[in-house]
Parts: sequence; C-alpha cells; structure tokens
Amino acid sequence: MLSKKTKYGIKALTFLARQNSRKPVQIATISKSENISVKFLESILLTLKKNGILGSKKGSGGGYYLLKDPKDVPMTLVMRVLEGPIAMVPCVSLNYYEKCDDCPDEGTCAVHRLMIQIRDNSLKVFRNTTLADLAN
Amino acid sequence: MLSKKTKYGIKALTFLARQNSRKPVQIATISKSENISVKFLESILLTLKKNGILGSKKGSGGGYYLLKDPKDVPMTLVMRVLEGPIAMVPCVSLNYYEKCDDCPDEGTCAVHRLMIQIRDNSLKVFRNTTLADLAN
DNA sequence: TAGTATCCTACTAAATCGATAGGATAATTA
DNA sequence: TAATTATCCTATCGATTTAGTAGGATACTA
Repeated sequence: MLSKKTKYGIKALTFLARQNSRKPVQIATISKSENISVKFLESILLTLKKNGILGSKKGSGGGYYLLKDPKDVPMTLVMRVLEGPIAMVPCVSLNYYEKCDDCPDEGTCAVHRLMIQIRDNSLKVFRNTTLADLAN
Repeated sequence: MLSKKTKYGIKALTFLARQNSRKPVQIATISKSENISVKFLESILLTLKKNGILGSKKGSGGGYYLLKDPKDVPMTLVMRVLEGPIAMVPCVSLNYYEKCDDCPDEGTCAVHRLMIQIRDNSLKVFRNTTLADLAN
C-alpha cells in the first residue's frame, strides 16, 4: 500500500507544478485544495524541502515552491524521498541493498527473481514520469 | 515492502514445486530448508490451503502439497492471497476497487494516473510468471 | 490406542502510520 | 520596532499492522 504521506506529497507537488507562477504557496492553500490535514501536510512539505525538491520562504507572503522545473523532477526521486526504496525487498534494491539473512543464495531464490522484475518495471515507470507529466 | 508472510509463502510454494513427487511435505521440513519459524509458516500454509492453492493431509505421513501443476499457478493468485491487492491504492485496484474520499476527480488525480501504470506493469509480471517459472 | 501432524483461536511485543500539539524561528508589514 | 504571518521543529499519541508464540482440538495412521 502507498502511504498517505506519499499520496499527499505527490498531490501537493502536482498542485505546485500546476501553478502558473513560481511564487510561494502557503500550506493552508494546498491543504484546502487537496483535502489534506494542515499539520500532516506541513511535515510532508518539510521533508520535501529537506530533500531538495521544494524551497520555502517564511513570513507573510511565504510558503513553498518548486526548486526545479517540473519536467526535471523524476518520480523516482519523489518516491524515494517519501516512500523509501522502490524495491519491495532490500535484496533487490539498487540504492538500499541489503542481504536477506534467511536466504543462503540469491541466485536460486524465487522471491529475489520475481521481485527484480517488479523493481525493473516500476523503475521504468517512475524514471519515465516527471512531475510535469502528472501535472498535465 | 513485501511482508514476510508473502516472502515465506512464495519460498514454501517454490520448495513444494521443486519436489519430485507430489507427496505431502511436513511443515517442519519446509521450515528447516527455508529457515522459517515453524509456527509462522504453519499459519501461512493454512491460508494457502484455505484459498485453494495447497492441499493437506493430517497425521503420520501427512503434510502439505500443491493442488495444481506449478505452471498453472500464476503469481497474481499467490500475491492476492498472501499480500492482498496488487494495486498500491484502492482507487486503481481491479479486484478491490474503492473510491478515495479525499479525491474529487480520478481523471485529474496525479496519484491515480501514476499508480495505474505501476499496477499495469506489476500485473503483467505477476500474470506472466507461474510457480513453475520460479521453481526453474 | 498411541503417535503424528495439521487445524484453530487467542494473545503479544514491537514497529509503523496518520496524525495532533505547541512552541521556536524567521520574514514581512505597519 | 512591534505585530503579524508562516514555516520550522520536537514530542506525543491512538490505532493498526506485523511477525510471531502458545496451547489445545482434530483427524489420520500404524
């Protein structure tokens, strides 16, 4: 299951990408438009900021804004920041590889073989999709 | 993340598929070979049985066995039984569709659009992979 | 009828999820 | 400079899920 954090994060980013200008947008504005709890959204936007996807400005007229052009924000980045590794098991993860302690041989492991295919296909989708594609 | 339940379930099924005969195999045997807690495995095999994938026999010489030829067991079935819906959000699920209460229009929803692609690709993999493929 | 192995229910510790609370900090405006 | 605004940050919390464990009931075999 996709976490609400990721779901809301993607919605918020798309909302920002659909904006005409790149002026800061307040949390409250996004929250209202996308039906997301203000406080929860706040924490999500904060992690997006900490990971270099969003910029922010404090005070009156402040808010969050995209740091890059939507077409330069691949969904691989967004997914990794919000949801974590794209792979369903650590032993097939490109960026967070970890050996399974119960599995003596990855070469003969059925789960490993199956999940590599899933990872490759998901990766293809996320790599080929940018924020611009989602914003339409 | 793939749950251990699903991971162990796939491993157990593959173990059974690799067996020469279709004679019942005891939980303890699979447990030892695949490094899975006996009790946890027990509950997994039970749900696989309840969902028509495995058969069982009680008493001495008993155990679990595949009900169908491995090549007739698609991974879609296994995944749905063990892990649940293949889609990452209910609003793109084929078998367990549910409308998001926060989302006014699926047509313009970025998450919806993205997750349909992921679902389609995962579905393709799971449909085209049978237990026989994993057992080699 | 003793032994074996599945069947079934209930319980639990730990982790994660989806928030919420409340104050600190920084920028703007009057 | 003082008030206002809006992000920043830490901490907490209830509910749910996960990954098991315990222990007895049932059914089959020898």
